Amino acid sequence: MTTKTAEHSKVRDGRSTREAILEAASRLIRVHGYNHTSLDDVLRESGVGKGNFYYHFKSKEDLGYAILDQIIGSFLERTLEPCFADPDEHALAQVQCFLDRLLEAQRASNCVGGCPLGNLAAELSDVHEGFRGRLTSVFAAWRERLTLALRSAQSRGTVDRSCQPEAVADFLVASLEGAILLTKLTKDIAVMEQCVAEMKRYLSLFEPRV
Amino acid sequence: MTTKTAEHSKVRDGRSTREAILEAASRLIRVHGYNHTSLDDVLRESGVGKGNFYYHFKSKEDLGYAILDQIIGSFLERTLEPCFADPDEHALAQVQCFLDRLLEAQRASNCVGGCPLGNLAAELSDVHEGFRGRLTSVFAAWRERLTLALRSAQSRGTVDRSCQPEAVADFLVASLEGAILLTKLTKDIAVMEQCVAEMKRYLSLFEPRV
DNA sequence: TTTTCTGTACCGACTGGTCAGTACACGTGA
DNA sequence: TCACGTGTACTGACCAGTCGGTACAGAAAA
Repeated sequence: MTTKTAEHSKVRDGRSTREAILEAASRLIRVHGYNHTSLDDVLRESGVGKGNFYYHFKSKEDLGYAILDQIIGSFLERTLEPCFADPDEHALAQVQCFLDRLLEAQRASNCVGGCPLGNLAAELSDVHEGFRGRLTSVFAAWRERLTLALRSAQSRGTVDRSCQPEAVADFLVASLEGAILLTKLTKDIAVMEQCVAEMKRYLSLFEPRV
Repeated sequence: MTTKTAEHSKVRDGRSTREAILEAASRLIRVHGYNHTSLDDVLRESGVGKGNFYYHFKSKEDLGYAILDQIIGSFLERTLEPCFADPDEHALAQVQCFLDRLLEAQRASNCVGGCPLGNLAAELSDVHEGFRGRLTSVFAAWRERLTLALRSAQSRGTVDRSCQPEAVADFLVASLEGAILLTKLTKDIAVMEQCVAEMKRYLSLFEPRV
């Protein structure tokens, strides 16, 4: 009874097989981790057969890289960059907008799943050089984006000279990752809220001195 | 007739079988995670047979709890408490001493392994309620210790009124966990150093106003 | 037009290996 | 004798990955 209305397969619920696999896998991996998510689970969730999976992906590792690339792309383009789009906005306001965005994301996820990038970093940094390399690059890009905003604000006098952009950026990234982790652990969004509030207080150190 | 504890068990390189298992397992789990560390690996590393393992532990989960208890005890008694032992020392100095201690631990571990508690929190928070409960307790105790120091300093006037001890404690714990994670990812101790330096700068916000 | 060929998309049984956990025998000391 | 420690062989579930084969579309050949 298979209707042939839709063009031959390649389409499954309106998206490609590859997309169905990626969607199911990234959802499962976010909760169970990379190693503890079995291919069979991904296949069951996505409704894709095993042969078909290996038609689209070389290996489980290949799938892992594809997911990582997808997460990275989405984070950089849809979460990080939009906050820094307007070059005339105050740098500290841009950073605060970004903090609020991540807080909102935690609220939306009901404190489940944590940060996909942080999770993979914790799980694989010491055991998979390939993943570690890619993860290092995203965090470097993230840090770079913050550093850039702070440095240019500094040259315009809207951020104090006492601010060392690289150190502040590192610290903000670390604090955010830690806050998301503690929020996932305690299942209490108040932890994230308090941490974001303290980050804003910390940032107030760098308002230009009068 | 007196006690039936591990004192009876044979001694293996100067320690009990149970201790040998715990030592090997916590070392492996720190790097490979709980789920991805196989019992056979632990047995091979500790030189203990399988029957013997199941004589001393009910299950792999039981071993996990034992390791967790050991990590927790060691952290609270040997890392956290010593920094806050002297009730007359300045609270901010106590916290700084603690930060330096964690920085030194990262240096000593060559940026490998990260924080055992943070790793387990990242891996298991969403999939194992038992582990999550115990991990939540340690982090609560850690936070509590910082809160206490700050609050009593506040009442003595050595920490500013603007400091909200719970929020500051949460933020410090989160920042430390994040800093350790990023250090493990980048394999660069400078990340940890910068983060600790920024934490100290943040703490300077709470020196009493003159 | 009809048939045949070819490449893409797909299926699920199977393989070799690993996992946590069990069964049981052996030795030793009280 | 008998309970405590211990070693080893085993069990069944599960894992990533392979394999033989099917379905079907469009192009080429008839």
